Amino acid sequence: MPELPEVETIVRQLAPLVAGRTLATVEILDGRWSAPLPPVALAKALVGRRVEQLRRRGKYIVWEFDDGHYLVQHLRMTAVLLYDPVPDPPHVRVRLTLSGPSGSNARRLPAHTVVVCDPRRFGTAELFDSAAALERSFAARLGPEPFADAFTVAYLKRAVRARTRPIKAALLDQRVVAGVGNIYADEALFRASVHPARRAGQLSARQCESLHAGVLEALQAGIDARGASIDDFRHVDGVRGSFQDRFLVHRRAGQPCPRCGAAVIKTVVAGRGTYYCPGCQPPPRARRN
DNA sequence: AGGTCGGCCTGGCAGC
DNA sequence: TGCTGCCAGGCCGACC
Repeated sequence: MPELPEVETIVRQLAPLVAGRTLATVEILDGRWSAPLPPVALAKALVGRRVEQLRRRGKYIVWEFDDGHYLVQHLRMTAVLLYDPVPDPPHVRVRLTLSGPSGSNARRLPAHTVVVCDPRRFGTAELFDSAAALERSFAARLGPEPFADAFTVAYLKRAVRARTRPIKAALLDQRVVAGVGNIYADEALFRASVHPARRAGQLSARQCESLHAGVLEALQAGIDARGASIDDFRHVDGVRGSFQDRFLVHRRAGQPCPRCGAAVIKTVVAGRGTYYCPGCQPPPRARRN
């Protein structure tokens, strides 16, 4: 499940490998990837374009091209981006070949390949023809970047104010803060000692501060560990991330809480598998059952 | 309008 | 052993 740290890891690795290179061929083998745009239309728009830069916004990968077009890619659940994979991996949905920097000796430089592998075919891509169109789209669906100045404690308090849904549902809402998914929501709530099912609007000022810090700490720990590879996620060279070995509560049902030793509980909140420590994250109301 | 839920999709695994 | 069926979940659209 690529979330902000996983996408950040991919972009940091891939950006220097593709920046300045030109898309020589674009093969879109799965029509769902570019839908509703037909694969041939997207391929035609991309071939011959030089990659200006690769960057991340939330969980999206943004390919910026020399003609002012932008390809916005989302890995969803299971997609990975591999650079020059050997041998050819399974579930290839898209294959891009990149030639050297445009110039007199471009042909002498070896071509490289970037492939999108996606067993479940949830991954998507969308083409934008201007920076303004791209920003409009992001503004409609994404809140602030967690590490940007706009994501403050005051902002978080305002974003959850008077909301009745569980705080975990709010963290998973990309319009509240961009890039947090199921893993990092659990880890952030544990760090903040906040129960995932607590109503968002019922958090105290102190808890909002802790949660703000918890989100940043969990995401930074994930980036430092180069992402979590529970099953599908891989680096662009096929190597696994290591954050799955450092989870504090996520996917640790029955194992001891690293802080108090109580057994971690698995439950469902906002329709998602959710892990928390009953000792450190007391439920909203004292319940006896 | 805020909140919840089902659909998308398939590999992997529990259970019979 | 082999088969069935269910779960995982980011995001979006349908619905209440």
